[in-house]
Amino acid sequence: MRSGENMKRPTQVDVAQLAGVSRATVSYVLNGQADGRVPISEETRQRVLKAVAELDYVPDARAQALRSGSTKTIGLIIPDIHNPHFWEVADGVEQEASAAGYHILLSSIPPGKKSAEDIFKDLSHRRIDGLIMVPSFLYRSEEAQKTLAYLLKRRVPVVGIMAEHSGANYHIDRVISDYRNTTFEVMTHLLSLGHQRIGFIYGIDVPDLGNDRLFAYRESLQAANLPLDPELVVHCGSTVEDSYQATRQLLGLAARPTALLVINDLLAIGALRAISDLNLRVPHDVSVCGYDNIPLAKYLTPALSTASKDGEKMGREAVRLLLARLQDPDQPYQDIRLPARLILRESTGPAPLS
Amino acid sequence: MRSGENMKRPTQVDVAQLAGVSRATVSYVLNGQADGRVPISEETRQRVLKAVAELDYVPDARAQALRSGSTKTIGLIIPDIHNPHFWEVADGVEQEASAAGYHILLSSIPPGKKSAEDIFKDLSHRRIDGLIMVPSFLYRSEEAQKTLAYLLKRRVPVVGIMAEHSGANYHIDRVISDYRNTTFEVMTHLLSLGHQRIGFIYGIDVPDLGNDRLFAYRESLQAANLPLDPELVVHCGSTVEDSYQATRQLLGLAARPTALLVINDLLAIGALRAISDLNLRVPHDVSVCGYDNIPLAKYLTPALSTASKDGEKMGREAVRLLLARLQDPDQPYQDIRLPARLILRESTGPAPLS
DNA sequence: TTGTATGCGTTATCAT
DNA sequence: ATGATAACGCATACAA
Repeated sequence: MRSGENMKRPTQVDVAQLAGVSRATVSYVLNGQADGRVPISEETRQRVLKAVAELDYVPDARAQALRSGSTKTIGLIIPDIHNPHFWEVADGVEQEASAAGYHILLSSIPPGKKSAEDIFKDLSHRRIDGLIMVPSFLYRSEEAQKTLAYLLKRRVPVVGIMAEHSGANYHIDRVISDYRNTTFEVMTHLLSLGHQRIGFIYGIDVPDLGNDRLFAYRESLQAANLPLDPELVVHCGSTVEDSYQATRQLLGLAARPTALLVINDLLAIGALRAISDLNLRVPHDVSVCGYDNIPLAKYLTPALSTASKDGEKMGREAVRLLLARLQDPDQPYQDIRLPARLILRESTGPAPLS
Repeated sequence: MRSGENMKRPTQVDVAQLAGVSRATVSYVLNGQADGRVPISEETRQRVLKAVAELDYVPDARAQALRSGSTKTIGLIIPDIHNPHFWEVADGVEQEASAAGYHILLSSIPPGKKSAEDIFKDLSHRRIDGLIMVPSFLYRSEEAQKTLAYLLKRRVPVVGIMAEHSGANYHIDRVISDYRNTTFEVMTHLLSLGHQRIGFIYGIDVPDLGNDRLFAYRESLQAANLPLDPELVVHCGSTVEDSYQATRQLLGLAARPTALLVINDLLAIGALRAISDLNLRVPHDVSVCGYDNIPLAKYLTPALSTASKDGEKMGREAVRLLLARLQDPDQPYQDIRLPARLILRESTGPAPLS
């Protein structure tokens, strides 16, 4: 341990030699396998531990994984690293996984960058033990579907975190949560306040991903016998600037909406700014409601009404499902449903019309 | 390739057999090593490739890494995953690294959670080829310093992304950038506008990490012959709520400040809200300036003045330094300095006093 | 141009 | 209670 210019990393052999035992003994001591069947004298045990400390020996995960067959690693794929909602999911996944001794390999699918296929290939290359994904990107990409099928064929356990009615029904475990109900709630609230023209800023890269919200929005209007004016739904990209521009466009309509649903809180911030730049006030002239309840939402001025999923819990549940399947690959596939809830704040305060 | 109930993953051997060649040939074809010294007939080459596709063969990264000695993986440690500024750094690192065929292992040091030592141990365990870190957490933790020393002893290349005067001077390559100059600039601006009492919300978990800003703030006041009122510097935690409370406290002073520097944009949002809740207006009653230029800053109402580092570029430069050292471990250590710039927006608009 | 042999650091199955 | 020894899947020097 003194000095160490260009010291080669110590291996089990070095430890064994220093401790005066065999490699197997070192392995037994380190893996606590001893208690089960192969007993090790306490004195030997201490000698080994001392040698480990002496050499700063750290086992090589590559060799362990190669030999044991398990990398103790879980892949996690999220659609957009810039959306705080997905950090929460990632946080939950990380906590639960590391509690069980697993590591996380996080990938996001940025709009233009790495393709989903590349990511799958890479995860396959690294021999992850299992995969958790928010599979929004699967809707469009045949390549991705193929590569996913490949993982499934190799019996890599996969857990999806997704909305209820998200089309494709793979044989995977799922954590299900969407904003359908909260959308009905907020629409009911707005309609009861007297809003007649309610806009929708639909800024999302994978079109179908917001259908839970969009469909509920439409159904609410129909149920209230209000017209479905296509002008009121503006599709745009997923950046704040996109929603800023979309909102300016929407509020430029001859008959401008008096309330706005925005696909997520991040984009709602752009909407708020656009409204302000048009010299309109929230909620006096236009009410606004977002989705996700990002931590910032309550600190905005005005505070943003929104809907909230418990992202962390979604992540934790996903890991739980994965670990269960890792233990018993043949158990029946499970769905876990998690509710979302509406949080009304200043931005949908007392309505402009009533 | 048809079906595949519980199919064992194909190995090089399977590919070799299907293609009717030896394992070495498969390896040569896949690694393109052929061109250099060992030529392979085009026909053989095609047979191998066909077999690979047929079997959906994906090489095992664990075995490759074990054999080759390189994991093609770079560790990246950032202090706080919730601060958008560090995503930008991570983005830059990711881009440049993946262009060079390297993967990223991202860890953040969350306040209470994983210790720095655990993270170092883990990275050591996984045998990363190199490490890039924003080493704020090193200031306090002796454990972390020890483990870092361990990596250095093992000759794992380390690149630090840090402020100029950040104490410890390891033998590592560094990307250096701080907010010292921009702080002088904004202070000059505010003082010239007539501000006399300028507050500082210092919300940061590792106290020294904001010294670039705090010291420049103090020096500016001294240079202007203004008193250094300790009441005007409020230390608090690193959450938005913390800065919200800290700002309320600061503005509750008998002689309240007319301008506020906030340690980063995230916390500036809490400050803006606190000001608004006290029925004061920005910038009419209180001017506010943050740091980092998060993408949201310009969409806030009022738009937030801030300072900006090019986080992405910092990340890219860090990777460049790392790759250079990977190629030649003995070259002299380098520092790369990157400037920050001040961005004035509405929140420091025309001053209240002049 | 291709095949053979060896070792990377582990874990696990045997005999001692 | 411990010490050899055989895989794990791959890369590569060397022989054919």
